[in-house]
Amino acid sequence: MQEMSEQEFLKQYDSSKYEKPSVTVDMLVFTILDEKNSNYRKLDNKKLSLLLIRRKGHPYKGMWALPGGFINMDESLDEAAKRELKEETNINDIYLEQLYTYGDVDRDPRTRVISSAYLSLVSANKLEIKAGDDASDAMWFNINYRLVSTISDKENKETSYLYKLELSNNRELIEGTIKKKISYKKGYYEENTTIVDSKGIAFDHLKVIAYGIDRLRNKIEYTDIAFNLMNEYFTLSELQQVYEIILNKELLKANFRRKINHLVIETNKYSEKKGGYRPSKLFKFNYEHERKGE
Amino acid sequence: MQEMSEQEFLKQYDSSKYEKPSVTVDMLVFTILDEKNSNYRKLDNKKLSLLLIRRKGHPYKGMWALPGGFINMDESLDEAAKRELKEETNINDIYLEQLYTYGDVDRDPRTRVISSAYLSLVSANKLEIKAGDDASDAMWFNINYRLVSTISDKENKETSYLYKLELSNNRELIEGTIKKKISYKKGYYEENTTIVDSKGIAFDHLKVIAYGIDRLRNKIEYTDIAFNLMNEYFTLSELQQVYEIILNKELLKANFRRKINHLVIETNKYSEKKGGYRPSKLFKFNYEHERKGE
DNA sequence: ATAATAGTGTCTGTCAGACAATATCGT
DNA sequence: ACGATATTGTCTGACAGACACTATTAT
Repeated sequence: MQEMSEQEFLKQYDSSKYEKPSVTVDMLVFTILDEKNSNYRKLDNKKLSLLLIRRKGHPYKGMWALPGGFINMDESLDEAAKRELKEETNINDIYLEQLYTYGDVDRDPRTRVISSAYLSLVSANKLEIKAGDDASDAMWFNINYRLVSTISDKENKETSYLYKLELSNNRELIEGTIKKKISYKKGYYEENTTIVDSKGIAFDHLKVIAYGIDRLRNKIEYTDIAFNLMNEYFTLSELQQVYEIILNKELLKANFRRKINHLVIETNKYSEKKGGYRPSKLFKFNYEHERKGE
Repeated sequence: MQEMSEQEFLKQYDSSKYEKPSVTVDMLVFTILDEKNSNYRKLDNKKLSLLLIRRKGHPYKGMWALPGGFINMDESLDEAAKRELKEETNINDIYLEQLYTYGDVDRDPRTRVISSAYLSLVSANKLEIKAGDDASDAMWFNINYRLVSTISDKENKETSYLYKLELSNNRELIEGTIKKKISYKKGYYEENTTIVDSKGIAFDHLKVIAYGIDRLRNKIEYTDIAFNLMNEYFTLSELQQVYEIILNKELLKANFRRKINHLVIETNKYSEKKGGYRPSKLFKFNYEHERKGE
């Protein structure tokens, strides 16, 4: 029997013989929203916010889900993510990063669905959709995500962490709990995240959102990722607030300024005067900062 | 018109209406192999090694590729990775971590293929396959991966890094170059990796391998991932060698010992005497070390 | 004795956390 | 003056890099 050439092989290859899963992308779009403060002296409160869409059809009808959808055959995963983002937020050029691909068998009741989650960061001034008005199915949710308990089981070389995630805005409150278990039981490191309870959140998106926040918290410490959430000009206090709400802890001003000093460039502009206090200098992101580890 | 219930919806849902991509998993299996040293005094040389399979059929016939394959409809991505690993290496319980999902349109000439890459670490003593003998299509390749040049283009807010990857063993040498470009041109951080040239490596696997080594280098600095490459008992010099070959640089003994001190437990065992030098204590991994950031 | 590895001590600079002090604004 | 934020200085302890020194072994 004659061997096939590669061209012949490709010509006769028929992928439709095999059953295939569907592939989707899910978008985690974060931004920082301001909450005006009534006290004329005090600064605005910033909130870390996530975009969710209310599901119009089955399954999980009426629940909130990450924006996303099926990929087309003629676009890459990244392109699909960009397209979805454009469709949902009408924004073209923003920070986008692949997070993780979820592939559990039963994660979608319709059919087998593999989903790649993407993390996207937008500065509030780029936002055209002011999600939250009556007609819209898209809304921004404030995020409250925190570790609530730790369970150590030395016998089984296991430690579990319970995290609570609350997503809320003027008219909605949805929440859930996830358990992250790490174990050396089998002689090697193993990680496993499960949804303990989830109210109002479709699919396994609670898990996806939690992972996205984890990644954001992690990366803000050692990359310049936070600047994607800032306007072109910003005060150091604004920057610090962004770090604080993402890390969910207060930072000391002097230390913070030292730490991010190499990431910013001082300008001769000043912030608009708002209250009875010293006006602050505006800074820009320093694109040319030395990046470590390369 | 009456609205459907979720059950009715699911019953009538037919996913076969849509065209779907194929989904595969690709495995990066790393281990540390010893190279006996002829000098009776000197220690063995350790090599970071990667498992590759020679492709028997089209496409890329005869070239080397990562082990992997199509996922089944009744198994999760992780389960598919474990199954492939078992099939290729006959090892069940080892460290496994999802790396990244590759979704370019043309990455496989047969059809549209999305592939999730997994990183796996094995200690050499668990290996049953001694890949490398004549008949086998699986072989271990020594890794030499290094940054060869940096090009800064301040005008365009771009920096490119050229990396060279060489994979070799007794009878094979394959190699390639990749370019990692990071850019702030559009106002936000963007990363892009392209294959400059690739000799003997199938698909986009050169890129996948490079990313896997990057991740390994990164994670070894702040996790205990390296211990998956060690036997149960090891000397601190062995451990240091593993760090050195992964990081591709020499470390100072005293500093290294300080750094990993909390990750190991001293035993009262000693290494087998090998040459004309002081015998070394054996250590075990400390499962209960405090992990930071949680 | 020698050549190699095993293991320890310590100086230095950097950097993060804590805290104190001063500056500047609108009311 | 007051109450808020803006900005800078400095003490401290932890830690990483560099280097020097001692200990132990088979030949």
